[in-house]
Amino acid sequence: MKTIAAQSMNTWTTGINGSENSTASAAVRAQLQLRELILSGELSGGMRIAELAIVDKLGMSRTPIRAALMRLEQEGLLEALANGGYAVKSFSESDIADAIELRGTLEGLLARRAAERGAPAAVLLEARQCLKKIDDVLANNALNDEAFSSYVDLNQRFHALLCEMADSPVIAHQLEKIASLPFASPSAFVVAQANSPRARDMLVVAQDQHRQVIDAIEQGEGARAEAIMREHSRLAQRNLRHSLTGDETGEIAESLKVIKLLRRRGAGR
Amino acid sequence: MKTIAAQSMNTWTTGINGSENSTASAAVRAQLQLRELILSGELSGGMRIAELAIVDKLGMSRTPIRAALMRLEQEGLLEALANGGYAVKSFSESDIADAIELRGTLEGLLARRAAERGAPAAVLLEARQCLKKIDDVLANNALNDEAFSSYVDLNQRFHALLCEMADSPVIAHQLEKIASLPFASPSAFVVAQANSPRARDMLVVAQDQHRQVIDAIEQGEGARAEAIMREHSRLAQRNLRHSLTGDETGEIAESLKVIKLLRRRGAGR
DNA sequence: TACCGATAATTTGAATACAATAATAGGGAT
DNA sequence: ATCCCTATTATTGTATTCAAATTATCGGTA
Repeated sequence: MKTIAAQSMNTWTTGINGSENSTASAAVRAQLQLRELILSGELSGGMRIAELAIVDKLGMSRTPIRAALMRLEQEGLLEALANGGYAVKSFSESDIADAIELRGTLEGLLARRAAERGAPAAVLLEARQCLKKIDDVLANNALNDEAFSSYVDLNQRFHALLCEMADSPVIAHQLEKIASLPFASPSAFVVAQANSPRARDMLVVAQDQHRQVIDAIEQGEGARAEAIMREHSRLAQRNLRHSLTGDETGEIAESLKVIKLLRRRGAGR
Repeated sequence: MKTIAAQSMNTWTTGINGSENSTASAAVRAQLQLRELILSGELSGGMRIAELAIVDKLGMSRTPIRAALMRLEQEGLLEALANGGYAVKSFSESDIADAIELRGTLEGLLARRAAERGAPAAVLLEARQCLKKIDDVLANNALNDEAFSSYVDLNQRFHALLCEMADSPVIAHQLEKIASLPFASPSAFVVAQANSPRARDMLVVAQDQHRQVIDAIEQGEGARAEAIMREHSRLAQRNLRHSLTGDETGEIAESLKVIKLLRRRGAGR
């Protein structure tokens, strides 16, 4: 009877390009387009956002734009200024690392609870099937773009299933909010490595961790499950550093939109 | 130069009664008053909130009320309904337990990081002074209401200092958001025990944990610091159960406004 | 030239008017 | 009597207008 609105779902993971949302409300469209503008770097870090400028750019009235700005602030992409208005937030490298560690910690908590309290057999089965599909994707020695794309989808799905196993709406909700930061998502830095020869190896390691955590959950080994998920997030950390140093590709992965959010010369901390 | 707006601060912990906020903006006043209405039970769980009804009740236009509703939804006190509008959220006992565990996990993460990377000496000193003040409050064998009130303040301060030690804006921000749920706050269930003869003992135990975690941080014992903070949150869990069963006071602590949010007969999970 | 003050312009916050959509009630037909 | 269709009502989403406050600019003075 009581259904939750679409507002709460992660809007930025759905679809590659946030175009043709002509059906959605103006406020949601504004949110998507603004996020796109931020992630594309058109609205760069520290920049103040004036509502009227956005009105011109997006062609709608201030009301839905104000709503979108408020949402993006809650999301963490904007910060509210003292005397009204917003500014695009920028993140230091350690901010991003912290966000990833945070996600790892929460996923660890979820995994431990799933292990301790037992996960529904149906969800475990689904997770096993998900793992199988990832195996299929990784079967080829050379992965093309579609393979990476499928991996991202399946990875996302696996992490969602993990959430479901713990059966804790409160924790799940918080995790969703954390993972809504574009660089904290489980597969944020997967694509960045698509050109690296060792890219597949990373995914193989990640997949092994996936398998082991399900195993731990089934065995009721809470501490192990938690440790695995924490370690799993370290993989994302490594991918992040890898993307930033660009030691293999020779250049920093500019393909990653997330990079635009990064505050270089991070004297911040 | 760039200062953060007051919007992001925890508005509900400031002051006992959210009255005389005549200086704040209408949106913030609406937020405070609405929260008060929810916590007082006047807007009870599951109830749908119509904007116009609130307009009548609070005597301001829909615009600031919409903003307040949006904020309260993000805060977790309301949920957005599918076809527009909001409903007051209600929480099962396990939801509350989860929120407390979540806070404990995050504070554990903070403590571990503080231990591993070292906390600023100045903050450690402040924490020690804070501990001393709590000792002073607990010096008397019988605690009056003011003593409890001071304890709550100092406790809040201690947890804030812990946050500062870890020096991670991202994690701190998320922790703030979690602790904004009225039952997830570090000292949410302290007051409930004020009438219990064993009330002081609880605080003595908590204070010992405070001392030990600072000790662990100073010694660089990350795992220990983390474990202590997790265990520290179990104390809140016990207080919660204690408040609900009312085994000593003979009745459930109705003084706790938080109780109004509770969904009795929680077939929810 | 640098600094201070006043005025103008820009910008956000709030209120209201308007439009579109969902809920409801009522009437008619089967 | 029940079910379905329609019309009305209520409620949210959007646009616009108004007010207040902050910022920028220009002029004057030390």
